[in-house]
Amino acid sequence: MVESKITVEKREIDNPVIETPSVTVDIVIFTIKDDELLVLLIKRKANPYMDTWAIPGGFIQVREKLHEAALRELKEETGVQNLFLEQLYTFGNPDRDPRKRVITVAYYALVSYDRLKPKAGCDAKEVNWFNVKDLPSLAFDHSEIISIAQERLCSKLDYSNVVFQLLPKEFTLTELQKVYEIILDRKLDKRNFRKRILSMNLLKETNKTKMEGYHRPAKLYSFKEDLHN
Amino acid sequence: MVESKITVEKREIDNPVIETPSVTVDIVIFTIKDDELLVLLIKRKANPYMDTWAIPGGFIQVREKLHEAALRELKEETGVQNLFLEQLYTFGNPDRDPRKRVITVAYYALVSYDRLKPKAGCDAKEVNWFNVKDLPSLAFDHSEIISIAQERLCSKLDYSNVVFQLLPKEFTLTELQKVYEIILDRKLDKRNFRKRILSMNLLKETNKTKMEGYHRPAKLYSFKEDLHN
DNA sequence: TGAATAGTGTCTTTCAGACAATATGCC
DNA sequence: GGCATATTGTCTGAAAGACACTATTCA
Repeated sequence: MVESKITVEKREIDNPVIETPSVTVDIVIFTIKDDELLVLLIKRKANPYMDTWAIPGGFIQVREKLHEAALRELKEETGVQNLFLEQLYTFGNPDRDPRKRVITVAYYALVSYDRLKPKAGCDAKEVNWFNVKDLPSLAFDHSEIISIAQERLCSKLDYSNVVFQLLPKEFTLTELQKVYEIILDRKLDKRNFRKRILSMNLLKETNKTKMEGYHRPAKLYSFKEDLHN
Repeated sequence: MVESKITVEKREIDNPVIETPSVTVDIVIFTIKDDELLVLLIKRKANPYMDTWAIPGGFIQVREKLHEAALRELKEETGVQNLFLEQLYTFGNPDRDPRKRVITVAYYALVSYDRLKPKAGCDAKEVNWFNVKDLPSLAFDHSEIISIAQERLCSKLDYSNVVFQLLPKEFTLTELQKVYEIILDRKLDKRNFRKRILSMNLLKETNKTKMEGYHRPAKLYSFKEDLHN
C-alpha cells in the first residue's frame, strides 16, 4: 500500500517496462460420489498447457470482490450458489505461468453432488470430476493448490461443520460418518463418532427413517442451522 | 487460470477499458516491548490517505515471489531477516483503494524487539510502533487486516512455537509466559503453563541462570530447534 | 431364523484447569 | 530474617479412543 521510493526505483531498473501482474481466482471444488472425494477439473483449450487439466478459475472483474469472483466461477461450473466457499491461499511465484506474471487467489468449495447442474450445458468445455487420489498431470501449480486445499479441508473437519454441505438435507449418521472417512481417508469408530457429533448439538433428529436394503432402517437427521463454517 | 469465454465477454461489457488490478504485499509486523503487543505503522506521505498511518507494504516486483516481497518489505522496515513470516489473507474488495483496484496479499510477522535496526535510518519516513490495543485511525482496510492478524496470532499460539521469535536466544519461563499473556491478553496459571510448555519438548534447559533483582534467579532456557511454525 | 446394518455404554487415558506451599538468592 | 520471585504436584472434570453386543427390518 505504501509506495516506497526504493521499490519504485528497483522496479524501473529491473524492468523498464511497467508490467503489472494479472490476478485470477482459482477454485478447488470438492464433492463426494461413490465413496470417493472428487475434484472438478477442466481441460484447457488454449496455451499454455493446452489440453492439460486444470482447476476452474478466471480473471477477476473490475468491480467484483474476490469472494464474488470465486462464487461466479463456481456457479458457472457447477450451477450451485449456496455452499461452503473459503479463501485458501494466494499463489504468486513469478514463474508459475510461463506467459506472464499471474497471481492467483485460490479458494476451495464443497458441493453436494446431487445439487450439481447437469454437466456442462451449452459450453463445449471438457469438464470432469477426478478422484483426488488419482489426479492427472495438471497445469501450472494446480497440483500443489489441490493438495493444500485437501489438507485444509481435513483440518477444518475437526472444528467446523463444513462437511454438511456435501450431504442432502436429510441424512443418516452412517452417511455422515462415511463423508468424514472419505475426506480423512481412514476408518472411524462408529460409537465414538456418533458420540462426538451428537454432542456438538448441531443435528436435529427427524422422525423419518431411511430404508436401504433388507435390514434395520436408519434415523434421518438434519442440521439445526445453516451456519457453515 | 482457465480463460473462459464468458468471463472475457462480461468484462468487456462491464468495463470496456481493460483495467488490471495492482497487487501489493502488506505486512503486519508485531513485536513486544514493555509488556505491550506493538504493531509497526508508517505515516503515508502521499494520497490517498496522506498523513494517515498504515501498515508497511508495497508493490511486488516482477521477478519476486510473494513471500520474498514480504521479506523485502520487512527488511526495509526493521532490518531483520530471519523471523516468522506467514501469509495471512488476501484482501481485494474493489473499493478498498479509492484510486484504483488494488489487491493486497497480507502477511504477518513476529520480530524480537531487540533485534530491530535502529529506527528509520536514512529515509525520512515517519515510522512508529503502536500498541495494538490503541491504534490510530488507519488507511485503507488496514484496521481489519491487523485485527485478523491478531486473531490468527492468538490461535497460532496453541499449536506452534512462533512466539519464540519474540524472545532472545535464552530466556526464562517467566519471560516466555509473559509473552503468551501479552498476546492473549489474559493471565495464565504459572504451574499449568510450565507443565504444558515443558511437555511440548521444545525447550532445552541451559545451565545458566538470570538474576534480576534481589531474589532467586531463574533458569535460562533455549529452543531445541529453529523450526518456527 | 438368517442376513445386514442400526444403535448403544463402559473403561481408560490424556489434557486442561483450579489451586498453595516451599526454595533460593540477596539485602 | 525479610523480601521477592522461582519452582513444584495434586485433584477434578472433560474429551478422545479402544472395544462388543443388542435391535430391527425384511427375505
